Amino acid sequence: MRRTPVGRQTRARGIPEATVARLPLYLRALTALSERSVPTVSSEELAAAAGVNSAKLRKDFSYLGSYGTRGVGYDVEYLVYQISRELGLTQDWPVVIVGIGNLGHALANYGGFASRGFRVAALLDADPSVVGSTAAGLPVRHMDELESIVDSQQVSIGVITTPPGAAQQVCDRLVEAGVTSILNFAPTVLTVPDGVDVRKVDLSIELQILAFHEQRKSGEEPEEGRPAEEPARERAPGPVRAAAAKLRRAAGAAKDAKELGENDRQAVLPA
Amino acid sequence: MRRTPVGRQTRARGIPEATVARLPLYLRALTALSERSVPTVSSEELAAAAGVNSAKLRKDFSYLGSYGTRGVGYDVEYLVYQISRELGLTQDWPVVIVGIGNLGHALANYGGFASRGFRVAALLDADPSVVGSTAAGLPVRHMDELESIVDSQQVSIGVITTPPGAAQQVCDRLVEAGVTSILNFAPTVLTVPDGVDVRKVDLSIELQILAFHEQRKSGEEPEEGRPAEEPARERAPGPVRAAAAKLRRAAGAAKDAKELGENDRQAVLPA
DNA sequence: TAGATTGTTAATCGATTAACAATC
DNA sequence: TAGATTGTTAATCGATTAACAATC
Repeated sequence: MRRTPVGRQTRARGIPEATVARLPLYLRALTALSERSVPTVSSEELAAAAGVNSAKLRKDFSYLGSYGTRGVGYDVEYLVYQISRELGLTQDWPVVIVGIGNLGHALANYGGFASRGFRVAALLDADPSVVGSTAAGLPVRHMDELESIVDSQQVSIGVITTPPGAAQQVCDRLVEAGVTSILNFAPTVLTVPDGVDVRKVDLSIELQILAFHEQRKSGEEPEEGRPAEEPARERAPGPVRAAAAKLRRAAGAAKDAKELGENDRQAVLPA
Repeated sequence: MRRTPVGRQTRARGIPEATVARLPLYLRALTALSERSVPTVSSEELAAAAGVNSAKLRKDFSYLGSYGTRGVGYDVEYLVYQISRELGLTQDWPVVIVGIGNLGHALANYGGFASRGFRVAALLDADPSVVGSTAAGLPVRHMDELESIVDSQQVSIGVITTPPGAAQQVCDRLVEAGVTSILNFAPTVLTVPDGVDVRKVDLSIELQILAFHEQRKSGEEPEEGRPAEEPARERAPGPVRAAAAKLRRAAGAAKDAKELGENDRQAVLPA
C-alpha cells in the first residue's frame, strides 16, 4: 500500500483531490457574481450556483482557510482571489497544443485559455501540409520546434490532440523536453514517469457512461450473460482447452461484438 | 440522507459508478487485443493495458459476473461482448449535436461515434449562416427541427456544444423534446429534472486542476492569504459592515483577481 | 499434480453529508 | 440581543487495495 502521495493522488497542502476538482466550479460561479458586483454570497447561494450542496462547499472551503464570516457569508472578491491563488491562476501558464486538426483548432480558439492565465505558446503539428497555416491567429509550427519552444518559453503544460497512434510518442517528446503536465484528448493510455501529471478527456467514454444509464432508464436491462445455473460444460484437461471451451460458449456473442469492436485506433477527435 | 438512488448516483444492478466509468477503458484495451487476435488475457495484462491495477480490475469484473477462468484469464471476445452489452453498446444510440462551431465540427467528424453504436442523427444550430452548411457529410439543420428529429428518430442523447449563454435553453428544449441524457461541453451548470443525466466535459477545469499540481511541483506554494494571527480588526456593528471590513482587507487581492476574473461567459469551446 | 490466476474478503482510505456549536 | 451562517465534527458511505482461498 503506497503511503507516499504521488501524482494525481497527491493531497498537496492537505487539499483533497475531490476538493481541488471543485475549486474551478466555485471560481466560475464567483466570477459571475463578481461581474454582477455582488459583494457577498452565502454557502447556500454559491453552492446552488455551482451545482453542489452547501455542506460540501463549506467543507471544501475549510481546507483553504476560514475565509467566510459567520452570519454573513463569503466576500466574493476575496474568495475569487484566494481560489485563483490556490489553483495557481495568479501566474502565467504557457501551453503548447500538439495536433492541429479539428479539435486542435477548436482548442486554439478557446477563449477561456487566456482568461485563466493559460496562454497558447505554440501550435504544433507533424503534417507539413498543416504547418505554416494559422489557427486562432497563431502560426502552426512543426513538431521539430517543440523542444526549443518548451525550453525558451518555459512551457510546463502540453495538450495532446493527435490521433491515438501518435499520442504516446508525442507525450514522450513533451516529457523529454520538460513538460510535466499533460492534457490528453487522444483515446490512449499514456505512460509517463513519476512527477508528470496526465489528465484525460475522452468523449467516447462519456458517451458510453451515458449509454449505460440510458439503457437502464428504458427498462431494457441486458439479460444475464451467464446462465442461471452453471451449465454442464465439457471438462477440459488444460488451460488452453478451458479457454477454448469458453470461446465456443461465447461464439454467438462474439459475432455481435465484432460490429462494435473495430475501430478503436481512431482518435477521439481525429487531428 | 437520500436512500433512493437517482441519476448518476445510481448503482444500477449493483454496479458502482466508479466501475461503470472504467468499463469503457477495459473495452478499449480488449478491442485492441481482439484486433490482434489475442484469445485470452490475464487480469494483470489487461489492467496494465487499461492503466489500472489488477485488483481493481478483478473487483470491477466481479460486479459483471464470473467471466474469467482461474489459472487461465479472460476470454477476450467474450469479455468484449459482455462489457459492450453491459454498457448498452449492443444497441444503436442516435445522438444530436447542438451548436456546430469549431467543437461541434470536431465532434461531428469523430470516428469513434459510429464504432460504438453512437450515430449522429442530426447537427443543429440556431445561426442561419451555419444552417445549410455541411459538417462530416451531414447537413446542419435549424434548431426548429429539433423536436421533430428527436421524436422521429427516437433520440435520447444530446450533445451541447453551444456558447454557455445558450446551453441551459438548449438543454431545456432537448429535455422537453424527450432527450434524457446530455453531454455538456459548455461551461454552464445545467439544471435538469429528475431522470435526466448530465455529464460535463470542461477543458478549463482540467487545465486548472493541472495548474494546481504544477504550481506545487515548482515548489511555489502560494503564501498564506490570511495573516498568521487574527488582525485587530475594527469591530463592526452589523453584518453589512463586517462584510465591508473584509472587502477592504481584500482590496489589494481584488485588483489581481480582476485580471483573471472576467470572461467566464465564454464557451469552453465557442461554437 | 503443480503452477497460475481468478473471485472474494476484509482492512483501509477518502469523500460525502447532516447536524450543530461557534460567532458574526 | 436575535437571527443568520460559518466552520467543524462525527457518522456514513463508497472506492481502493492487498492478500489469499478457490479452482482451473
